[in-house]
Amino acid sequence: MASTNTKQANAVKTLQTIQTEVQGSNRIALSVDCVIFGFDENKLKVLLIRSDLKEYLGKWSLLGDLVGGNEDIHDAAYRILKERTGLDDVYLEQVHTFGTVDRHPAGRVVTVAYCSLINVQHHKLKILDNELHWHDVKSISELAFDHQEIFETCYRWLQKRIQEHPLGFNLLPKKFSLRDLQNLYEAILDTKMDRRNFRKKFFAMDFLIDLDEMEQDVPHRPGKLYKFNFEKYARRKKKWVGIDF
Amino acid sequence: MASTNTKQANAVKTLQTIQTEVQGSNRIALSVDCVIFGFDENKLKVLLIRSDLKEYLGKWSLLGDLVGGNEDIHDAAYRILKERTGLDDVYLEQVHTFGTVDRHPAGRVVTVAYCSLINVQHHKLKILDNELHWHDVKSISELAFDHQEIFETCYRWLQKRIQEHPLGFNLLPKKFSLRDLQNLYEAILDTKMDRRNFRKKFFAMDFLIDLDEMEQDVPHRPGKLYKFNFEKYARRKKKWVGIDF
DNA sequence: GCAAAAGTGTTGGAAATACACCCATGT
DNA sequence: ACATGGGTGTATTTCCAACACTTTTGC
Repeated sequence: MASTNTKQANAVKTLQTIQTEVQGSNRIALSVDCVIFGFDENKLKVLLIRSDLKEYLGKWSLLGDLVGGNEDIHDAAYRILKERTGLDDVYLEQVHTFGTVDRHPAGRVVTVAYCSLINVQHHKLKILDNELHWHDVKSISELAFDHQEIFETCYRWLQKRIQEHPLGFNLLPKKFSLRDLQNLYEAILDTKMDRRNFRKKFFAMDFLIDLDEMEQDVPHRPGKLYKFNFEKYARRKKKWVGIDF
Repeated sequence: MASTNTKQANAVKTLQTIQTEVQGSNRIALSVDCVIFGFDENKLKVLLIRSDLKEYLGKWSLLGDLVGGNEDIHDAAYRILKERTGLDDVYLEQVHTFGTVDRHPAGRVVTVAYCSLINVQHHKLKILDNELHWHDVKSISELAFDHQEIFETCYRWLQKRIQEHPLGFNLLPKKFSLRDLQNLYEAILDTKMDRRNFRKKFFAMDFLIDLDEMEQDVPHRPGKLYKFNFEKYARRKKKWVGIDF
């Protein structure tokens, strides 16, 4: 019953045939690469390490690792984040899989790109191997491997996604002013927005909880502080269609 | 220089270390599954085959196959389409990668889902192994493996995507009436739309070329036929932000 | 009192929606 | 002649963009 016609692929394969293939020689190394965004000093940042491969000596690269044979790819992304940064409980979402044959000098490696948003104030980096640190997204160029392409794909993804879902709050501290929020959107989208219209839009969305607190130590009139109502968003999320910027 | 601390993963790995890993034992079978949409008799269809695995006997499944060790994943998706349907030169886009550990009974297989849109009139199926044929999307349930989840993800992706980009034309014959186009959108989005407003929207987009031809053999006033200006769309695509339905 | 940013409403234009009538064809 | 869907225009509403002044604080 096993197929002798390769044109028909697994349509006529038995479980046994497939098991042979799955356990056979055409297996592929699979990795996860994380594009980790942070927001600090009103700039959008991305977390990079130095590549120590000869081919890419001195170049910066994303945080990645091979996926274990018995490891969910989503778990692998969490693991990488945890191992490399000490961070836990962060926003993480799959973006795209990159599968060209010669993208890695060590051999065939297909990689799944994940995008992560973390809050730089609440999550100080605990591990600093390979010069792990934050880079301004505006200055990113010539990353190792195909990481430039992966980064750009994830950045565009973020720009689009943040206009449809309120992801941005994952990048802010728990308490923030509307000015902080606007600065974040302006940094990510690389635009300027009208302050009054921006406020209207977010108040209308009704996901902000007024904390009845004020900014401290600002050299001007202090703004009110808010937090994001994650619960309310989660409840509405099912039927969410977009922010409509 | 090779790390003895697994917590630090490839941050401190040399190329040699990585080569060992990449060629080593933790490689994974990688597959591509294609969710192939068609549009026929004013219904959105998806192309399925019978699974012949014992575990899923009688259930329907997506078209998929393992990715070759030396094969680009995108090429693999094209190959599967070509091998199974005889179809070539079709719209194809990656959607999501599914990587839970036990999603396949034959062992660990991570799969990359691709969505394809094909024109049922111009592309008659040339291969019909395993009862390959079109199923109404409304009647899809209990697919084999995790294919139900993959299908639903791709269907939602299509619904969203078609509201941002004019993908739909890939599902229509080269010549179509505005009624055909509206029927397509109504089928995909499962809604009814106002005929006049729908026309206005598409004429305003300015991607339709009036062919100065009419429908034939319709039992009512025949509509004009149009074709989609793929070239013009490709040129504008760079700065495309969405259809705005 | 001055600099700096917070906070607030209104208005005009554009876009989306709702809606009704005449027209061309086949039967 | 009539049934069926094609083709068109307008009034209304809704949403978005533009815009300026007063208030609060630190210095």
